Amino acid sequence: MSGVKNKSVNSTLNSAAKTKKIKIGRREELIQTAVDFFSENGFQGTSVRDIANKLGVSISVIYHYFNNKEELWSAIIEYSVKHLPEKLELAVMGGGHALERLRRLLRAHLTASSNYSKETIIFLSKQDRISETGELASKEIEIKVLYIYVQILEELQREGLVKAHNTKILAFNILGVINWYLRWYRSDGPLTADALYEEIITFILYGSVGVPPGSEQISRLSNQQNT
Amino acid sequence: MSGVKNKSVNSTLNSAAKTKKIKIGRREELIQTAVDFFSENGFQGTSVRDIANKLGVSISVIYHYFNNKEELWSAIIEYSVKHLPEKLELAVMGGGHALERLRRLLRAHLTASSNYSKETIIFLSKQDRISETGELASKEIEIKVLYIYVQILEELQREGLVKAHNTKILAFNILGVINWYLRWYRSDGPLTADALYEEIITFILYGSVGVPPGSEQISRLSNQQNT
DNA sequence: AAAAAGCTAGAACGATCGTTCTAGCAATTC
DNA sequence: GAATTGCTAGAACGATCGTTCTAGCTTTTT
Repeated sequence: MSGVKNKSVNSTLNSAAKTKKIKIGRREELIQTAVDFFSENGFQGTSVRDIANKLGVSISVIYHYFNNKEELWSAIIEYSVKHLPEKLELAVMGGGHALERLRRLLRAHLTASSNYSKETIIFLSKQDRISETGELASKEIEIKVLYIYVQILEELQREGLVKAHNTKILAFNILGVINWYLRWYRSDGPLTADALYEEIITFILYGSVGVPPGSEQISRLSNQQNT
Repeated sequence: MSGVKNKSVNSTLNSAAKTKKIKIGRREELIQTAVDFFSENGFQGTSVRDIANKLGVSISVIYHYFNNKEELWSAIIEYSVKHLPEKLELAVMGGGHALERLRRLLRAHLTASSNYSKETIIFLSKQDRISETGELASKEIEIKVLYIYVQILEELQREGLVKAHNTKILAFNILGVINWYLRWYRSDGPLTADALYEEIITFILYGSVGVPPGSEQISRLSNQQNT
């Protein structure tokens, strides 16, 4: 921890500082470091000193950009998971058969989670939500996402394609699969992201509608216009 | 927090203490309280004082039964999740077609997780594992469970019943569904546990083998003795 | 009844936590 | 060039953390 102390002699600092003062966004730097720590050790398992030390700066820097530790958490959710519902709604909104739209939804969800994997892990860590504000905001996002799935599933149910009785349970099951893969997937593995997505989507589609969802069959369903 | 202070006048304490000293296992009492706190606020979000205060005792009591906070965690895992692999192995070991054994496995897993829901939630909270010992023990359990699923899935794959290419991914997907339901299921809801299990198992079986797994079809498969 | 063992309260320990404050440096504005 | 603003270091705050220790109480053993 107390490694090479910066003696901060004014004259020597100038030369070194000048090269270092590229300022590629201290705020973003702080957030990114916080993401690494929060996702690895949890919000409660991370101290503001951990983040400051990692960047080799004083804790004052953190409190200059954020009012408190929790604002750091909020800032992370803000640019990442916050906009997940809109993205998912956009994915299901387009045309096509409901099965096709569900497939698009799943792919969009997997992509979004993958793009913000660490942030999503932080978001999903229920035990780390302290404040009432953060808790409410999180719940709202979760409910929105759940509702998007329930909606499309009920549409499929009306067409008789969903055998399950309870679409809400079905939606939870789907969310389980999608959210769980962040825990075990390592991008440095032999599997391409796309192959993985297909495997997961196939599992979910089989589990939801119980038929091999080939695109041919979907288009056939679309054309025959159900009564 | 500092409510009615126990003045601990010796004479008055005797009469009150005598009725209270039923001693229904302080250790178990501590563990159960720890389970409540750990599952709700996380290991790091729970202080030993929280547990002691909840029971209205001194923190010395905790340190009399446990050497440190983490031993409390270990004790929880010990009686609950620790024996999960054995239970699951027992479930798949019996006779019957592989599909039937998978179904038994799923039911056993759901039952075990449900019986120790809070403990399982604690176990699944990755960010709370601090010590190297606990981390290794947890990993071992996880791997064992995963392997049990991979084994039965590969058996099904050899029979051509599993369409998925990667049984490991498939196993992870299944684990996602099973572990996720602890997050949203509330036993005080309108759903019976048994109906819920069937819904989840159906989803997984559809997702795994893609056919409605009625018991009639399974027995037919068993009888015709595959080449 | 005496001795040993089990259990508990309460104070105290150093360490670390989130947060605040002051003061000085660097960059920008005027 | 002076004044203002933006940024940072470092010390310090009270609170709380996990843990230890002492001493006294209760129960069991002898």
